[in-house]
Amino acid sequence: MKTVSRVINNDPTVKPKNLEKVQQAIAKTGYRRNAFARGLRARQSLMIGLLYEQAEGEYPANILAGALAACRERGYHLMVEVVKGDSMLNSARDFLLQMNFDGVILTPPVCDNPDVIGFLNENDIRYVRISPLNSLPLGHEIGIDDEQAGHALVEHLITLGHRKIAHILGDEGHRATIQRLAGYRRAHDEAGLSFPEGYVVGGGFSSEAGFEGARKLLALDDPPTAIFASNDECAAGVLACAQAYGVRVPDELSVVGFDGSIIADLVHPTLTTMVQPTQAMAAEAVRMIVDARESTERKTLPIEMRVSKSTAACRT
Amino acid sequence: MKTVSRVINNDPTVKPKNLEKVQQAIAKTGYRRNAFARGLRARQSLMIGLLYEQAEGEYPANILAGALAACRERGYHLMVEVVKGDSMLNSARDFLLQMNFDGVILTPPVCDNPDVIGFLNENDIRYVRISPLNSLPLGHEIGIDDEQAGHALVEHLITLGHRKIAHILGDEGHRATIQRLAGYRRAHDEAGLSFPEGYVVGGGFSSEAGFEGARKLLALDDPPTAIFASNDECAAGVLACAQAYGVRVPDELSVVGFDGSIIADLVHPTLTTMVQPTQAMAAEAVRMIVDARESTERKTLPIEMRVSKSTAACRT
DNA sequence: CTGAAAGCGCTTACAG
DNA sequence: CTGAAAGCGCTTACAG
Repeated sequence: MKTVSRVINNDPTVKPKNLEKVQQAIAKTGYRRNAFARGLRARQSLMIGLLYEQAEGEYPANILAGALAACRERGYHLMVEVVKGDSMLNSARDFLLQMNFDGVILTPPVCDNPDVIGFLNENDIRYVRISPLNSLPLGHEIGIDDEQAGHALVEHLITLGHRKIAHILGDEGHRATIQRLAGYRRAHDEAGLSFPEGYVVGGGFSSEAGFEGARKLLALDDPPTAIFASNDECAAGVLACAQAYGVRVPDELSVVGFDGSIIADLVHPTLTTMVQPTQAMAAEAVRMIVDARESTERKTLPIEMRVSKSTAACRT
Repeated sequence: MKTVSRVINNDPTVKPKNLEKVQQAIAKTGYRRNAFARGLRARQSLMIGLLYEQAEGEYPANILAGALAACRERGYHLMVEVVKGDSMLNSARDFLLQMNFDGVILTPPVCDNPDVIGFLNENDIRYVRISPLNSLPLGHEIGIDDEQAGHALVEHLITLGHRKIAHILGDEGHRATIQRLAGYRRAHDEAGLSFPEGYVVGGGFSSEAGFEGARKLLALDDPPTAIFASNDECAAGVLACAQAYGVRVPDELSVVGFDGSIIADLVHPTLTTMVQPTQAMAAEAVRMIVDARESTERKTLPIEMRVSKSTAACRT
């Protein structure tokens, strides 16, 4: 009785009686459809590929967790692969041609590799780019509004009475770096505030960059009363520097981070930060692949500020 | 010419001339073997399953990274799945029966679920348990020697002149918790030192537990000069507590963590810690699955102490 | 509404 | 050393 296939695939044209009989037999024998046979014959593989350049760290882990949860709900499976080296494409090609994924999720910086994108377009493989540097005409994209986020953080500091707010930039060339700075600028403009050139210092997304940036800022003749760090790690470096130089946070200096990472709650004082919905982004990517109606979809996910103990009213 | 299969599979009985011809054709057309067809027909699937209960966090991310790197070297692919709920087995069964993995990697606490282990044994699926609570007669196991690690950390503190060393325990019921305590005890015994009952406090693997534990310890009539925290997060909580109570680290209090996690370098002062070879453990698990000669293999990986700024010579 | 046949792209014995 | 056939376990049209 090869009606079994129909039952498994929820074919509505099966007599209720037979349906029940088959379902019972399945339950009894513990039968599970072989994914390889199905993947070979059917159009859909029920598999999604997740491409990283680097799998270590909190960000990739959250992407993974979000994607896994979303796959689970839909009966999809997730295969992860690291692509790197001088040619990301060579590294990815094997993976992509061997499995016929229903779609792949590209995390930064893989999502910005033109070779990989071109290959996916040519081979008509569906993909979602997470937090890409630039928007492209084809393919799905998911991100947050970094400009708005930067604006909100600085606005929070202004509301607390701060007038001397500095910014430590993120890694060069990142869209997030440029946009967060733009938000910083707009918040100043809207409040009718200006800031000296020396208040925006180069840095990066690391605690070392934060330490070094804070060192420069605190050594200024007219030091800031608040620092908007590029991200939470950077902010942790700012805290370490403040402590090393005897500057009390938040009494003498307010600090804000970005990302809402675990470390924001582990440092002392705990950081005010902008929570990125990393897991939600990955879940949304899965949804786009599975449900995709259009061939190109862009989505900006909402962010949320988490106010904690590293920011306080300005006392000077 | 169906010699192609032989070429791909490195069959030595192929004429060099034909071999070359086929290889060139492959290079030219960009042909890749279909993984589903292969998986369906062949004994090996070239796929390894990785089972988590939770995918968020640094530990799972490191497991993933280590496993991916090892898979990559061997042409294997990794499929990740979250199993949870009241019955882990129900959650895992689908996954395990649908794909015929060459083996699965079980992370804590999945590796300690008797139902899952029993199922794997029954269905003759190869598996490796990472840092299991207890050793079992069947299956592969990988871990570290927590007793030795705890011993080494406490010995380090004793060498620095500390005589009043406290310990904040990890989560209850964990083998690591029990063994690290045993190491703490042995180091005291060997040095001819004793410690009051109040020096070993309940806690857990969280920064909250560290804060709370430190609060109790610092409030003692005869407070310790050094604290061995259950792990780095716990140690971060200890640092936060010390700072809150105005106890300077390491001048007045030395603190050691465990794990060698990122946060050890983000807190201030940076933590002396015991580096767990998490990625190496996962890589070793892949190796065991792929190369496995025996059906049961146990391996204990070496650990390494990383001395940093949270420990100093005792000044009292 | 259900069954029998063909075929997805490989590998595995078996002939030659 | 190489080719032709069978079959892995499904799904997809096509008959009935």
